[in-house]
Amino acid sequence: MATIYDVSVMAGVSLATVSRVMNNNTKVSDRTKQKVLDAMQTLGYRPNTIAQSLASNCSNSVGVLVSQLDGPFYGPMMTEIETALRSANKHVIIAAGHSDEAQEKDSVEFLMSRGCDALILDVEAVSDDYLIELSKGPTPIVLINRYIDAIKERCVYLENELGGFMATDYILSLGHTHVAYISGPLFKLDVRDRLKGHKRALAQYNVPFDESLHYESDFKEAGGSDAMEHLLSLNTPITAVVCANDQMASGAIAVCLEHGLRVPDDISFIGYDNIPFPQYISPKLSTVSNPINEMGKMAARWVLQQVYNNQEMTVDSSFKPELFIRTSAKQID
Amino acid sequence: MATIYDVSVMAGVSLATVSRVMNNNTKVSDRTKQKVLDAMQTLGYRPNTIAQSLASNCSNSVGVLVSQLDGPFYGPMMTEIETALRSANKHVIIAAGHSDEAQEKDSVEFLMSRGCDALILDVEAVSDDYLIELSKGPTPIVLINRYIDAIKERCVYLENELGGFMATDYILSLGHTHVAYISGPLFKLDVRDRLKGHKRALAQYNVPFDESLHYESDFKEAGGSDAMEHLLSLNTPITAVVCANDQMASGAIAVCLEHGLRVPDDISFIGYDNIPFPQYISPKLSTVSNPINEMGKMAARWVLQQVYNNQEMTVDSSFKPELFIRTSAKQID
DNA sequence: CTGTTAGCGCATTCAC
DNA sequence: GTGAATGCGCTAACAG
Repeated sequence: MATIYDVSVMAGVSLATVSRVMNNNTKVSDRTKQKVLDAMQTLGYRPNTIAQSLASNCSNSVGVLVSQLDGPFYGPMMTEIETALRSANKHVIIAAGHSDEAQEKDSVEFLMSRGCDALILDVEAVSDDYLIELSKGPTPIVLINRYIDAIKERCVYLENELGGFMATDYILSLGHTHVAYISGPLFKLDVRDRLKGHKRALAQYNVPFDESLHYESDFKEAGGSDAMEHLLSLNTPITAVVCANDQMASGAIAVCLEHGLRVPDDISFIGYDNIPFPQYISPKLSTVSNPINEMGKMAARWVLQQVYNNQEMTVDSSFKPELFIRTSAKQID
Repeated sequence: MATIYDVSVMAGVSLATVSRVMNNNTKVSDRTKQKVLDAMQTLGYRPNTIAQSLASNCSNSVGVLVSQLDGPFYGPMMTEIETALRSANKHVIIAAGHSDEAQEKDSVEFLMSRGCDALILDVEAVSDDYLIELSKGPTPIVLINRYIDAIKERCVYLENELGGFMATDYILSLGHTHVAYISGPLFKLDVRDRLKGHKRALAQYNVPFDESLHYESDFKEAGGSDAMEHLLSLNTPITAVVCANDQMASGAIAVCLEHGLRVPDDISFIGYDNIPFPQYISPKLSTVSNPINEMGKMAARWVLQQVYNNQEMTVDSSFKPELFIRTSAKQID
């Protein structure tokens, strides 16, 4: 690998000059600049980013920590982050936290020791206090999918309470009154917010919240199936079920179909997240959008703006959910 | 941030000694070692990995290039890679190639200039020759999902021809003779291999391959839907359709259901990949497995073994598909 | 077993 | 505008 030294010799200039044309901060005469460029060209010179990082104390890398890499959820987010950062010549180092406090903290340590210039975090297990403390440290952080008032300018989040409200409001507007709710793990803030929205919609329609019709599940397909089996075993009349995400909705619908129930004729469904898959099955799942990809993009832009001083970035931090009406829920007679 | 120098002063030893206890390559007396460890502890010392990389010419990072970050496919693979590498304290830098030759090459350049110690590539657009050339370069590469004879020891792949055969063989064993085939983009090798296997099974059952029943699609749900619409518009008798992946199968099934066809009573389906989602819809999709996560793990192990000289790693490079019989295909009368 | 001495490749003051 | 010198934090011979 050719180094900056080789280039300087070939171009007949000093090391410093070569460095200058690379970063074009300082003025260099056009003639010398051209000589350097030519030398770089013929030598096939590629700067050593490690050395650049050490000398400049800037690694040009940002760490991204997500709960998990698989599932329909984080892929789109990672895509947007990678695209945005890559076009600014920054690179993305990933780590998974698996919704476990120890692993999340460990990952943060890992990424920081890796010299990341900033961290984009989608974490669920660590405490608010931990994150607030972290935000005071030398490495800037942005939070996706989490709202902490004390550091709200570092949060990119979805208004989950509103989304929860919208989903149930839609179902109730269709005339349903016997509605079950399959929630995700209640230790997660967004899960509690969605549930809160659900209850608010119920209250607005004067439908009492029936705890026996609320099942706490795990956000996965199989969990949705289990939840539905349970609800069905209750032998209570249920005409609609609101699910806290699309994956559980899919699992729940599958169970209903197996039991000979028709969807939406016998029972209506609505999901949450608007992941791609359930749009292509039958019935097509009505849902509330979770623009996770947009949030990823925003987080990346925040970093570009705040950390790399890219001026022309505009950053929105709060996202509103949107209702997507398809064919999994129908008006009740 | 405390540096190695601070530690050495506090411990009353030389820089080199501190370095030694960090890497514990060389023997250091227990007493001095303890002094160093204590100093590190009280200073909260974290080694600067950038400096380590520059000095040792080893960045402890491996680049992973995939076609895309979203979709049901690469997530599980990334998960395994991250887990395997992370536990060896290596980090993962990701990039997306988007199945485009220019972007793939660009990403490779990007990762190499980032000082990656090795590259794990899941690429489809670049030529074999390019990869062969790359493999001669200074940065070791492993290929996932691709078999190139000249560098087969660097390939981790699935026997796609066999998988294609198994899927169709199963359908034919059920008595079907009017079977359509929805393939992925034919410029991809794995797609051609699966099709080849399909034809081999057909030949074995003396069922002629009907080109009009073959539709080239794009591996996506919507593409599967389009394909199915087309096949249905043919008004040819079709009792089964073999799909080159599960996503297209899902899209195709949805179309059939919308047209009032019952699956599998009126028309049978089989997919390919065994992604999680279609297991939870109705009917549950029969399919052929594509252990992409295992392949990811293997690629990571290859890197650990070949590049980081981790001895106790065993590496298998070739994977065989497996048939998963669920409920989307039935015996024909 | 431990200390000394060079760099790794580049950015960045300072002079000129 | 350009060059010389210094150092980023650490590893790796080489001595002792």
